[in-house]
Amino acid sequence: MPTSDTKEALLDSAENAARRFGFDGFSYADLAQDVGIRKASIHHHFPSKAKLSLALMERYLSSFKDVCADIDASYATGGAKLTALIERYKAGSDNGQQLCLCAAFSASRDSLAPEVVSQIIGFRAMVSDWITEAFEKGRSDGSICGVTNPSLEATSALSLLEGAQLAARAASEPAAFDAAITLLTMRISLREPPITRIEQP
Amino acid sequence: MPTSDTKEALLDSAENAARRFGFDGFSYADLAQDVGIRKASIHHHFPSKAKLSLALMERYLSSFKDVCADIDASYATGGAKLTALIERYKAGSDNGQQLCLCAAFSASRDSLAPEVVSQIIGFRAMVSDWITEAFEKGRSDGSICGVTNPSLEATSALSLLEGAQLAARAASEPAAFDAAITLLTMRISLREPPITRIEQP
DNA sequence: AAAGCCCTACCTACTGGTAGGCAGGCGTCA
DNA sequence: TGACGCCTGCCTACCAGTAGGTAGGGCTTT
Repeated sequence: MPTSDTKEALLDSAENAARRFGFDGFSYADLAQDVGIRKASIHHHFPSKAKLSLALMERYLSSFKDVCADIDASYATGGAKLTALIERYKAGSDNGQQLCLCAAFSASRDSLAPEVVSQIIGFRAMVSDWITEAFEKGRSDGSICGVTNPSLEATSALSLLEGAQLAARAASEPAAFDAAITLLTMRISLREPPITRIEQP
Repeated sequence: MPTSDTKEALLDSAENAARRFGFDGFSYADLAQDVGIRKASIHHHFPSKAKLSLALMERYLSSFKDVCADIDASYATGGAKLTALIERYKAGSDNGQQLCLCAAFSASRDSLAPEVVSQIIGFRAMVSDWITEAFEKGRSDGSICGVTNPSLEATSALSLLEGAQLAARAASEPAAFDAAITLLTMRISLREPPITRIEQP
């Protein structure tokens, strides 16, 4: 049983709205209508929009860590891990309707509380580190070709993924995401199949 | 003499604000204070915010075409052209304080007038085509290595550039831009120096 | 005279946020 | 068992401030 159904519903609605419209693009009134409570009642759960955005990033970071851990547990090779992450970003793009929360918040950085900005930076660092490991593994197991500097490759890949989401969003065209990342995916060898995928409940 | 000093000043201010805060992040009141006229007077030049954003993208597209033409006139090799464009995107990032207007508008797509969305798509297509040509030239003159599919490379490069701006913006760290694009720049051979750079007035 | 430009004054709708109240569930203590 | 106080969760009503936009007047330039 979650802490509070309403609180979780508010976070869901807010995350959705933030990733679609940006931080300045949604209001408490929108959330209220979406969740089905009155606008003022939101303040009972989140006293300010800054606190809401903070909780949003906290949840997003922790759930993304889970995703990474899940990928690590499900796939063996660096290439398979990276492929799984790319798939995750593609799904997160939701056919060009959304951005990664990190990208959405980065764009409206100057409207955010300083703590949230720190969280964004932390999020990027976490994902970047994870991708670095994937590249290192991919280099040693041969599943990613042409790896010279894993850390740089990771930084570049992360920017590419967010840029690809941006491109897909502009055109409402999921194919734009695929096109942007093709060069990256082509470097991943599919010789070694992933180990059994753990089913999600 | 420009059409109108005030009109141009409004566009300057609006472009700056849009690239810093996004479409939903600035208001007529902000522009009025910045330019030094009253809020209502803006409507004399731009009857609605939608019209303003339209004019903004029009000017941005045309000025970016000029930039591309200027680069074409100033640099010979594909690698030099691409380098110049990258420099342009880096300058446009303004030490992580701004985004390309196209990227900023892409993020807040759902708040925009449909015509503006079309302009964004057109802008991306234009830049993508230009980069494609640069890659083709770079392949034939040997100034960019490893080029297999210029069109795909261009799509990828554009997403990378916008993603790099996003990364630099999140951290207010210009070095993040450089890190993200290093892999791309490393592919550009500097054997052939650019021809004489035409001075801007 | 007309057009261009900017003004004051005002509008409605909405922003995030506050004040205070009320219903119901919980444990505690008589 | 029942009364008490407290907490959670939501409500209505309201606040000051701001959003984009309108109406109409006046000065200046052509």
